[in-house]
Amino acid sequence: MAKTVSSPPKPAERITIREVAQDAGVSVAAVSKVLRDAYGVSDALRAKVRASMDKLNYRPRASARGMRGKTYTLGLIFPDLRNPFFADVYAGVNSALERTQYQAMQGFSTTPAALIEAMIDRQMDGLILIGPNESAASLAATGARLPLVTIGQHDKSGDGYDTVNNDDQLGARLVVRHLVGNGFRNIAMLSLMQPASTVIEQRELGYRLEMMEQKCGGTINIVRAPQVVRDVQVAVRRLLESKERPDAIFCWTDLMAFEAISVAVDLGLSVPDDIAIVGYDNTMFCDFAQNSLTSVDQSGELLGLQAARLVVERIDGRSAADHFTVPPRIVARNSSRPRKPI
Amino acid sequence: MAKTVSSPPKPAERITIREVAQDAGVSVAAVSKVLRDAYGVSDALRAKVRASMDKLNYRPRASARGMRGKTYTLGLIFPDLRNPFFADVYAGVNSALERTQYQAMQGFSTTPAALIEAMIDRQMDGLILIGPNESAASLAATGARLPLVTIGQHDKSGDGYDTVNNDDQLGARLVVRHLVGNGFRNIAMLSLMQPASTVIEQRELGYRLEMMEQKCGGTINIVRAPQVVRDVQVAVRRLLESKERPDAIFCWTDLMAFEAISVAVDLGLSVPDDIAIVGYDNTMFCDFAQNSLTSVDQSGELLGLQAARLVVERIDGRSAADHFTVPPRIVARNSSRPRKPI
DNA sequence: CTGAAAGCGCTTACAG
DNA sequence: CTGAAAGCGCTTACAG
Repeated sequence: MAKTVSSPPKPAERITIREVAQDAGVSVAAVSKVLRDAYGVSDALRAKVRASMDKLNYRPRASARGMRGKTYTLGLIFPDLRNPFFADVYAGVNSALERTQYQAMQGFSTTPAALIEAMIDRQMDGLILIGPNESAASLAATGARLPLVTIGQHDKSGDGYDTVNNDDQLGARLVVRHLVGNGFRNIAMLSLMQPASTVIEQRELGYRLEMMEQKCGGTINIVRAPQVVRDVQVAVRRLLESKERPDAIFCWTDLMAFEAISVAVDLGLSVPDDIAIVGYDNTMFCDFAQNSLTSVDQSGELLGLQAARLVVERIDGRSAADHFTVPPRIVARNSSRPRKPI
Repeated sequence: MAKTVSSPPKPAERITIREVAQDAGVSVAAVSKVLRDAYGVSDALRAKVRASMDKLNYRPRASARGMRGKTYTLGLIFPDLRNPFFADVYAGVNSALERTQYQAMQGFSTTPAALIEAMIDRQMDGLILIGPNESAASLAATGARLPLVTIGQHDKSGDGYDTVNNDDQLGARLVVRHLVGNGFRNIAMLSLMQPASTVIEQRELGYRLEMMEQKCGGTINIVRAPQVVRDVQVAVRRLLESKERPDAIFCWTDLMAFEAISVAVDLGLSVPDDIAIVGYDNTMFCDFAQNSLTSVDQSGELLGLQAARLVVERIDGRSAADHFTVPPRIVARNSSRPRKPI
């Protein structure tokens, strides 16, 4: 390898608004206005400035803009990077932002509170939190500091931030209805062990209510496991080896459902003839024949799209809270098909 | 919903360096130096300033810092969000940055070139590109503008940026050796259809060379498919339905391998008794019993960790290129175990 | 070791 | 509709 010691990259001598102004023969204020599509510039001036910007290949610096105005950057915070569902959400956010000056940047951290601070330090114009663990009060406090939209958080008590949700209660009901319709009655729910999540509340509530309505109240059984491979396996194994083994397990996410299938296969059980499995998120892995997993589609892309729309509205001045709900949809596959009659 | 029209979030009246200076009874320059751990401040002054910063809960604003110095923000660009392998890389980057002031922000776009510009507009201190499609010349041009490290890009001809790589040629060789050792000889490779990737070159080369060395040169067969579910399925189906069906398929990624297993299952074939399958990345899904996929571990976390280390070194002034290579490791599972003797 | 002053590249009232 | 000037919160020479 040649060891040419070149000087480290320079701060890139970029074109500034001043040079554009000079080239166009106008003031810097005029250029700034064109840049922000602000009110009060003539078409002629705008055209002149645009021409100079193109000619000089001008690009505004976000830090400088951030000093007085906006950075045109939105922060995205996911709880888990391994779940492909979040890629759908991100895609939706991006498609909403496509024709705007905004850019979404995603951060990940094991300490979300610190990450929110880091985002604020970097003057994100707005924040989209997916599946936040924070309390409504804590979210309201964040919402008072910058435009905030949550995805997967059902507490709409405050006016300080917007929410976008899948109707989780209905989602759980659809699963129970589907399973009962296919002949399963002893349906266990493998839920998530996590403090204070309104999504968990809603989904468990939907499960309970629908089990009652379907006259399956006697076999209501909720088991909670943390999002950790080992713990999920232990929980599933316990369910599958119990005296009164359930007919079916409704799992928190597709990821957990794949683990459940794995444990069942390891135990020599057949899905769905010995045990039916249903997931949540309808990720692309559900389609693979070795999984063929029935799942609830919560339209991740639509959730992301709406969240981005709402956060931009907030940035533009809306102060009353807005809430958007997406209806869930069950996608039936082999993992829960009716059992072969004996 | 109550429609209390509160004013939109204010720009958050934050504590500035000036107020810290006043509280500590020193100049703003002194505070700035403490902030950057810069040379030339007495312990006494540093302690005073630290105390005031803590007391006032001071946090520096990245935009203001960026105006003159660094933003303490690193850009991460992934080619694909659905592949859980990238979560490992991200985890490695984060763990390298844990005790520093740097924060990694991940962007995703279908137009990587535009995303790089957006990152530069936002004055990222450095960039980590994972699996870039850009040419070495184009990367060198970017490396001249800001500190740059690539992951998964074997062209080390330039001095303008650092590279971190898994030894992909060796990885492919390990797969062929493993399969031949388990009795498979007609081994096809399902590679990626994409213009100009040195990773593809290296992996295909390793496959070819090792097939020759193992006296399997006669059955060398490389099929390329784009990273699209439908195309992968068609390619696999064609392989599995061909007159001279291979014994084994070495797939580009675990994702493609899972699709291959899916097609095999759909065709009523047994893995590995009819067809062995091997993947690449050793993602967590490989462990599930329904996949039980043999795969090459390329230590995503280590790749991310090293990349972060190198980019920070570049930011700190290193100008000679550095290159880091991680040895691959094959993890054998059911999908390629020796066939039952007939 | 410490500090006063200039300036980074924008946006924002404000005056014309 | 247009522009001159102030200022956002830091860092960077430079002087003491």
